[in-house]
Amino acid sequence: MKADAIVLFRNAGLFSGLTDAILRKAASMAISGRLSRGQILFYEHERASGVYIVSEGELRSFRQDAEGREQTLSIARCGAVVGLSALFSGGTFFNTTIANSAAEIFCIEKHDVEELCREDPGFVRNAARALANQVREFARVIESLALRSVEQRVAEYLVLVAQESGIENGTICAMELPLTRSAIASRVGSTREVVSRAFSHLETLGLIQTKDRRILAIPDMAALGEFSGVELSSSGPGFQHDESLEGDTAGRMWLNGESKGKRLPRPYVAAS
Amino acid sequence: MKADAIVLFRNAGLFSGLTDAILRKAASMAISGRLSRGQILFYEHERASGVYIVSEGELRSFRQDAEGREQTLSIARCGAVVGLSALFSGGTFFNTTIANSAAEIFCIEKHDVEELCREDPGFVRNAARALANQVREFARVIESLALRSVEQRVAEYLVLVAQESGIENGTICAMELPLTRSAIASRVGSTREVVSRAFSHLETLGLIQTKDRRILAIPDMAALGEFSGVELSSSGPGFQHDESLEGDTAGRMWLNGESKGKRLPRPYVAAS
DNA sequence: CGGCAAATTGAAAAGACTCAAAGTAAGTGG
DNA sequence: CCACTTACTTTGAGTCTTTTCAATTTGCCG
Repeated sequence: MKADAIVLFRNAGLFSGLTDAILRKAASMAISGRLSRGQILFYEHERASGVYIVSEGELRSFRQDAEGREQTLSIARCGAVVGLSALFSGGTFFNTTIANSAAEIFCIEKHDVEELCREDPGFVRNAARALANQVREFARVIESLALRSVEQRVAEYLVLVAQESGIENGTICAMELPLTRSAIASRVGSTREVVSRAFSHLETLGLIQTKDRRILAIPDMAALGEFSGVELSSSGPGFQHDESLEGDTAGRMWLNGESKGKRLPRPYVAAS
Repeated sequence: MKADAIVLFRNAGLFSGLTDAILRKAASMAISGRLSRGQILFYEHERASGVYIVSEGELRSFRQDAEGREQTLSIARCGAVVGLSALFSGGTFFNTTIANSAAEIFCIEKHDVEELCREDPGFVRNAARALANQVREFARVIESLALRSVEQRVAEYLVLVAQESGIENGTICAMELPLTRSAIASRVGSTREVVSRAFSHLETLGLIQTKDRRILAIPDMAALGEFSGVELSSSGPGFQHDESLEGDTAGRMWLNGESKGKRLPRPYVAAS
């Protein structure tokens, strides 16, 4: 039983690089549990009693408005942590999370997490990393929602899924969609029908080919990516800072605000 | 010069609760700098060379799409940290940040931050807290963008500003808007004109009264808050978990997923 | 085959964006 | 003090996107 937890934790981001001693300790603290599909792990506003590490299956965190429309914030699979931010900020969950499938999870209760923090700075550091990743991810979502159309967001989502579970065959990439249209809508911030239409339109544009509702092929990933409006990850040529500049002292970094070979219009500045 | 930094750091969330020794050490590492209004501190994708603590003035972090439309992610004022998540995740900034006004800031370089992390677990813990706060805040933004109309988001913004800088007088609350319509638009994810219309409409609804463009009064905060669709903070009666249940062992917390006296429709579940 | 959930499609309406034209406010320099 | 510039705001009209509602259709599973 605890052996399970050790194996899991060894590959979980939250524990990466930590000593076996701590790993074992964490595993001994962990309370294992199962969720059936559709079961809710916790509700928004609830007092956070601990963090959860996903062992099997899939959890989905989301927010819901008064009419019941929902926006999913994140998906957690094997090795991922859920509910971490609540422990470090405010102590109440700020989303509802539900099991997307039957799932197995481990819970580490709040005071045990605190114990781990006290014991091993590396653990806190990993927690910080996990949180930073979430911040980054959320920033992406915010940009998408604010700046892109539904069709673009659907395209973005498809590229994402293709990257993590598609099978490439030359330039073409085949994939199976794990989500229903409704669920996709909840991810990209729209509605069933609009997502459905987005699929149709993407197909008429030749950017995707749907076999079945759940099976589709992307003839040209680059094209779809470009359509989605997402800048291709990890920067093209001549983008990043000159590394050699790094490491010298003093306030150099903000002496030259404007330069930089960018073609973007200048940003707003708040009035005095 | 370094004295400045100590005074600032003592009240900054990133250093709260830390020993004077660490505080002094951090202050001695800090590089002070000034930004003029409109100057850019760093660009998205740039290699993160350190974190910044705001001493004076206001910084704004945002993302921009290809056409130059921008979405602001956060505002940082005195005592706030900027660029923290980049250090803990990936090492490159994931937004651009600009000075909204003339500003004074302190930079702690990457290797110095690492040094502080190694030296004091409390520092890492504070960093984690700061990141968790940002996660929470971003979740709010995502919900707003996905689930609410522009008018509601404007209302939400007004309530926010009123809470932090409005002056109440009985039930009525007067306030000065620090931002132009364009800047508000960038915050709530819309455009000048639409925000302008939102103000007009809110006024015809009697939810706000504008004196000048920058001065307005909210006759009834509760009404405006309700209009915005944001659940009133910190939960009404009978909402939170029964505290007395907390602290007992075992996997009780996920044995009863469904219960909970909620009136919301049941969430989607991804297909098998 | 019947029943059910998911998906699609059409049509109408609402919401949001864009462009263009005016209006307002504050500051500058004569 | 006034004309003038500049930046910000408002408003109207047209268009496009997105949502919503309703009606089918599809595919699956018992």
